[in-house]
Amino acid sequence: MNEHNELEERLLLHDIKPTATRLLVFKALYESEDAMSLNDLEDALVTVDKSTIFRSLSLFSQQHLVHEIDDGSGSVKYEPCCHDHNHEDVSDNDQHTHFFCTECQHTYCLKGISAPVVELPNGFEVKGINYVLKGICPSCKAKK
Amino acid sequence: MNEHNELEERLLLHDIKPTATRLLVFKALYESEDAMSLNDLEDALVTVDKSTIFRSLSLFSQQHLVHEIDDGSGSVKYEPCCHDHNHEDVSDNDQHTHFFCTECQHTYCLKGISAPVVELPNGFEVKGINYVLKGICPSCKAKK
DNA sequence: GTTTATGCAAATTCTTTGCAATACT
DNA sequence: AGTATTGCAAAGAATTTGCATAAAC
Repeated sequence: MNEHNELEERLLLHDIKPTATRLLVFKALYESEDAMSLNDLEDALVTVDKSTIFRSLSLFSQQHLVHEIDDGSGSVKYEPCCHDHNHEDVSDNDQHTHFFCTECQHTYCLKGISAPVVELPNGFEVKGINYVLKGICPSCKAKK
Repeated sequence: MNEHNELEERLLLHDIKPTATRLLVFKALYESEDAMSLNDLEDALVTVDKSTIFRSLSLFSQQHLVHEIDDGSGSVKYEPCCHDHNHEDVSDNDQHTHFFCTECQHTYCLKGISAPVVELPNGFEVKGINYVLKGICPSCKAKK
């Protein structure tokens, strides 16, 4: 299966009609090493309008094809979910640790390190985790 | 020591001149059960201008008197730090778990549950944690 | 032909800054 | 007098929506 079909398949699995534009948006996210903001995507996809990207991302997020990360940078970032099912169980180890460098404003996806889940009091139903460590990244530390 | 003096003392410990306005802002945060956004504080303190609240919060944050929480609600929330020293070491157990209810948009501070810290690769220097679990709170769950 | 998706423009919301006036030392 | 703080206004940035056109089914 070529890449295009693979991406299309992912969208279909999440009940999203794979339009050309949506595939472009998802492809950009999928091929990016890091999570991307709406602005990042707008810069990467000059042919697609920002509102369309926004609506695609909202749909993806709602269908659990991507998840949102609040890294404290002031803009939400998006990243493909790792699994191929569209329920919202947090136990699927989908969410990993992120590191936001306060110097260079770069958000690192530490895909090997899954986000920890703490025990909550009864009655809280957890559906997602936002786990972001902030500080200085190795690269910025070396410059000082 | 009465409460006013106690609050004043906290500001002084963090090298912040305790003006009347700053004490009002910190008092509101201090007495609130939950973290508050700039808008929450503006509503609570009708006599104080939003920009002044903002500048107070920025100063508090910089001096580690309060910390910021990105709960994914779209606006940053603020909460007093638990300790009385102004360095930025994450190991002081200052940061606790937060829970954001996607139904009622309320952010719960789970003060008894400290935010977990994962091991990072060498070179990453962690100075803060943002750990927010998202889902449905007990109250909203009961309503369904 | 009806529904769905997209682009353009503009509205909203949240955050931040410039500057003049006020208060403090 | 000189510095620091505050309020008012407005700018900037990120997100979201209304509506007309275009595409898909």
